[in-house]
Amino acid sequence: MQDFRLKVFRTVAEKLNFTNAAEALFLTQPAVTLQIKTLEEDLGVKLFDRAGGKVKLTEAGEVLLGYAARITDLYNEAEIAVGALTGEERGKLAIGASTTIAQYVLPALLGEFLSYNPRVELSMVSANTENIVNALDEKRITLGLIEGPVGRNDLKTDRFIEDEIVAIIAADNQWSESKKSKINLKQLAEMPQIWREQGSGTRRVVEDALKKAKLKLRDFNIAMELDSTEAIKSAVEANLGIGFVSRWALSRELELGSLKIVNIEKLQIKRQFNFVYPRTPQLERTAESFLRFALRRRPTLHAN
Amino acid sequence: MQDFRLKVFRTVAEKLNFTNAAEALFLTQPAVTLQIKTLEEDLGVKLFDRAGGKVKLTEAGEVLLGYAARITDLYNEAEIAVGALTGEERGKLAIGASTTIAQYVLPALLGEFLSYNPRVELSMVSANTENIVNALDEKRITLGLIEGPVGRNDLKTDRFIEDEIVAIIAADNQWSESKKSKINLKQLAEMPQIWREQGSGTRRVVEDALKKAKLKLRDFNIAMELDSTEAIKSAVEANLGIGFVSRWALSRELELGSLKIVNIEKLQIKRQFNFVYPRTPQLERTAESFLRFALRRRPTLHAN
DNA sequence: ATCGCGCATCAGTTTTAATCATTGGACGTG
DNA sequence: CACGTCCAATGATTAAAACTGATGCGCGAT
Repeated sequence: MQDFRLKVFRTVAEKLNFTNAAEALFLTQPAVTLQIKTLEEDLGVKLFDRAGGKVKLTEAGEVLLGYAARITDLYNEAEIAVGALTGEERGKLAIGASTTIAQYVLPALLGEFLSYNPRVELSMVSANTENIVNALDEKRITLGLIEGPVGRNDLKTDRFIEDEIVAIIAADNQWSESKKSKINLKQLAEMPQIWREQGSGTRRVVEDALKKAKLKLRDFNIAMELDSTEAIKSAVEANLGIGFVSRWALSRELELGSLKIVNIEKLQIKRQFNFVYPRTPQLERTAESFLRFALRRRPTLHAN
Repeated sequence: MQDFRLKVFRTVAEKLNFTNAAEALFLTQPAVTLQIKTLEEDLGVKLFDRAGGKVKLTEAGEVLLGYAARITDLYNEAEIAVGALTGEERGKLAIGASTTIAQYVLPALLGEFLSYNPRVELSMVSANTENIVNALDEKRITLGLIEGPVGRNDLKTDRFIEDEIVAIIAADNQWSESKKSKINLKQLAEMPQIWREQGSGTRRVVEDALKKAKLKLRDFNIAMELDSTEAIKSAVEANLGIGFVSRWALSRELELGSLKIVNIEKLQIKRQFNFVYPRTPQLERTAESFLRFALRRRPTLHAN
């Protein structure tokens, strides 16, 4: 529950770039332009100064931003306060999730949910999209959390969070030293690669993105194929090459400074995690309750 | 600038009646039902208890209402804060308004506007709709304020406030004594009438409403025809009959207790006051500034 | 000068939200 | 106990708003 126009405004104010804001909001740039325009017309004031190729907040924009933040806070508080009235849940909750989420996102979230609803018995399995959908069909789980959409309209999907697959190198690697840790595609291809195994979701997304950037996969020097994200991180830390892992898997290492993200020109590998569940009959109380909770909390990736 | 769904919610919470809320919002009842339904679905909680022919707030509804009020306040504060940045206006502002508004609504509003923008030279003329439109065409005024719509699409209209024409009698009239000051149409027709003159907007609206209620105008005993609202009020105070005047014209008398509103079964005479101005070219700065100010303040009729 | 980046604009389509007409349940009345 | 009344819910249809995709256009950089 939120005022969408204010959310758009806040996003643009944060990014100071209409196109990027549009991306973050899963909209096109014209849609954002339009939203801001109507807001400006309603208020009778320009909120952004678009002169000289740079977007910046006007004075009125600054003022509104302050209020927008407070309003958003109130909305969230209201949601939580109203949600808190819904009595504590009890029962079983079985979730199926894809590997990355199951390992790096769900544990904390489930823990928090459990602290509010201690009577819930929960179980989680990790599997790929296909298996999760099967498990839903067979009612072994009541809620799935997968990568990308699922092409069946008897299943409903709710967008959850975004993921980005990034390239990482050891902090003491030669490339880390260079002033700007941005390399181009050719340089990337020359480095020894440490990838997930064929068939994993992450591997597929990486390959797709490289193909889309017109690179030939056979030109890559794949030094190691490993079947877990943790193994890849360890290998990269040992300076054995460059690896591709989910941004969600990196919080500890980035804080510690043992790994470094390498930006690659013209290459951005994003994917979307979605909840899936049967459209009918109604979702089970416990599952619905968790779904709401998760969508409310919606963890966010923090900056580098 | 406001979250419409919250406004709908607040209105229903206040009226505790979907149909009345719809009326107040210029919507149909199904539209209100739908808005509340989506809000309830988003929050996962019922906000109203519709059991037993009565609508009442649920606990969750109560909680949300508190937040909704605070959120609305913030929205208004934001609007004012942002508006305050738009530098003080100077220049001329010529407004044409229909009689009721010119006498009872505009003076206070213009006064307040002037206190914020002391350099504005303002003038007001009162006239009927036709003359106001003419004055706009001839640029003798830049902004009009009339009853009802105007059928010309080179003019833009913004809904301003609602008016109700009510029947009034002296506080010491026999009917005032009766426990419930509600009479039916037949009783109304039997009383001596004190009306505005033929050709006035108020007279027309009253006649239309009575016709719509299937009453023959010739059956009415029109004791006096007077050409001003103040004259009508005086005549009614002198207990000469029952009068019809705008609700806006009554604030002092109701507070004083010299006049009383009589509710008439199956009869409600409402009308809408609208701003009108040329669609192009752009409205003058001063006029636009006042228009925004007025729409923001939008005076409201208080209860009996 | 020309290219590239990024916001604005426009036509066309999809999605959303309103209306109109009707139904159905709860209550009060003869 | 039917019968009328009041009011919210529902379904079909229409109107309006929002979004997309393609394109334009200004500005800064090469």
